[in-house]
Amino acid sequence: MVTIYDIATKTGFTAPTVSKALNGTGKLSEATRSKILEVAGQMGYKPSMVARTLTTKKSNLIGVIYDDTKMNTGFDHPMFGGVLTRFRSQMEKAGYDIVFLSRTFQMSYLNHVRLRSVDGVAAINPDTEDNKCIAELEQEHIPCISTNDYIPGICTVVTDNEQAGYKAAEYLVNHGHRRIAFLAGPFSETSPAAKERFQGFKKYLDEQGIGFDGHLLEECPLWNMASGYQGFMRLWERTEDFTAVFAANDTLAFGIMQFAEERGIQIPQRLSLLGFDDDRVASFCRPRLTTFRQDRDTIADLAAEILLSLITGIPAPPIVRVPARLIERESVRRYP
Amino acid sequence: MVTIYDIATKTGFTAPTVSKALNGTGKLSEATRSKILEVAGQMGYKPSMVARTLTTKKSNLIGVIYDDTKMNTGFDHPMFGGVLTRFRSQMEKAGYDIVFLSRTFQMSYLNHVRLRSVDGVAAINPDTEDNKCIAELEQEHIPCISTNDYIPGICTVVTDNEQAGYKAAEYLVNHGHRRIAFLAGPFSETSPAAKERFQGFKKYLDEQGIGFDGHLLEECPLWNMASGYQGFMRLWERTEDFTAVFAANDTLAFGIMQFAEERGIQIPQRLSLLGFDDDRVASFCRPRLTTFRQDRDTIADLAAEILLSLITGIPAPPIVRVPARLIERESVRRYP
DNA sequence: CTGAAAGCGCTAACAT
DNA sequence: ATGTTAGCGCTTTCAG
Repeated sequence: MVTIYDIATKTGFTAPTVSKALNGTGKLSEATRSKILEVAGQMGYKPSMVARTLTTKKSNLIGVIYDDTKMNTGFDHPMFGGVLTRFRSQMEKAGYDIVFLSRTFQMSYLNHVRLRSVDGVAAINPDTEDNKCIAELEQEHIPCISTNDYIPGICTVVTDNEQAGYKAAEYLVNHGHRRIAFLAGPFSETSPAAKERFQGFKKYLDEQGIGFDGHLLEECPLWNMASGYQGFMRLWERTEDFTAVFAANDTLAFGIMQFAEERGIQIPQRLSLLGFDDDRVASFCRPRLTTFRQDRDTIADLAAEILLSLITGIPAPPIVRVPARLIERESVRRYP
Repeated sequence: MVTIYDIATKTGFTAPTVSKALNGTGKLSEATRSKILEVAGQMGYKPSMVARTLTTKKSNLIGVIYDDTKMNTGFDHPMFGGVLTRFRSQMEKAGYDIVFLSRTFQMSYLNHVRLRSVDGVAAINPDTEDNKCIAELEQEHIPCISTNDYIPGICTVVTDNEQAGYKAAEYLVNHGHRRIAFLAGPFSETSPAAKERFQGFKKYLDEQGIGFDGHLLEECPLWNMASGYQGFMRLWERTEDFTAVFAANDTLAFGIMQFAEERGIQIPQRLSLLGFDDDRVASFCRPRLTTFRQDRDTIADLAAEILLSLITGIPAPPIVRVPARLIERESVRRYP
């Protein structure tokens, strides 16, 4: 491995001078600078971030928390996989590398952050139980952002779920539906997607004087298809008195579709279905699923931008909301 | 930040002694060891990997090359997203962290590896053009493995594509098909999935005396749906004289399905379709797609295991093949 | 069993 | 404009 000392002895200058030439810092004559650069080049010098980090306390490393144990879909997740892809690319443009944070060996995220001297942390898709460990980071003044969960003191960049829920109800009502069920994911304070989507949904119904019948709400304990299937079964066996159902995400909606197919419930003739996420599957299933697309790129861009600001000491707003977009396909019927 | 020196002064021992106690190395009396550990605990000591790496030259960091510009699906990739998920988890169990390697700022992978003092590299889903940059790593004796592309000198853990192609032909022939088309992805020496699947496919046909009519082969320049759509259109407009088509992956198969739907070609009544990858979509599209599932977990497990061996100096075989499994669904018709 | 000395590669602060 | 000195936090080697 060739170090700045090797360059120093070869050029006759000293290590700090070489360092300055390489980094473009300090004042050096053009002659020495170019000479050092040239020799560095031909010796195949590569800087060591490790050594630099040890002295500067800056690693240019971003820790990413991504632990999808909820859906068991790993990186192949319609929403978070997309956010991560874009977030990574933005951070790399800014000169940062991504390292995954984990909690193996009873290690906390904070330990991991310290171990690797990480400059900032992005919680892309944390486990619900991770939230305390993430809050701990904030308390230790590690720059953090979240792209899903609400964590005290940490800026969250997230879809405007309430607005989307509102628009969902509006869309269904405009299509002539009045009795609309809501199949929720787990209601959680920290991961409030399901709850907020429901609140916006109910809000519109209330505003219109239609109201929401509590019997038409069913909560699924997990965000997966089996949970959607079973949740909808409970709902359907309790009451069939509705013409449409808004599923809190597409995966739950696929569970509904499976149930509907088995029971011979026609979608959208008998039952209209509205999803959330624009999973890749949504445009392939039959009928094609009408759904909301979360703006993954914008969420990732904002998360990256804010995290970068936090690292330079600029404070962040507690929450940034990004609108979702309705993707109309074939699963909602229009009544005259 | 609390360092071993802080612990040293507090306990009255010296830094090396503290180091030994913390790491369990060297010989220390039980008394001093437990005292040091206790103080370290109550002071909230966290080791610095950066400092340790500087002296030991071991970072416990694995560089991952993942640059899906071919399918533009990022981490949400049916095959590679799954491999990465599992690979990460295996490496973490072994005490390694994952950092993504990139080539921004004209930086080569080698530069990046040196910059971060990475212990080993896994090319999960490289760009085709990356291969030279990866070969360079091998030449510099950086432990490397690949889970897709063949790179000179680097161990590749990959699906046994030829065997799968062979089984595909066998399956279709056993279902009464004789005129079978092959819709290929890009034929490439370094990323040989398409080619090997075709070779195995043709091999079975030849062995059975059925043979393969060259007119029934069409190559798609990209692994995406639009490319599959167009490739199949070229094929279909040249000849309709076949009852089944084997698509080199599911994404191409979805392009075929779209074309078939637009032209009113019934699948599987008029045209049987066999895919590859078991994309999540495959079980949701209509008809459900019969396809091969690559064994993502096994590939990731072997890749992790071999990379770990390489790091400890144990040489690796040039190639490890993992069988794929046929998933029977509804897209292949049986003829009497 | 424990300590002293040295070094990993780099940069910051100060001196010349 | 360049050099000197020192230190980041840890481990290794060798001495005691």
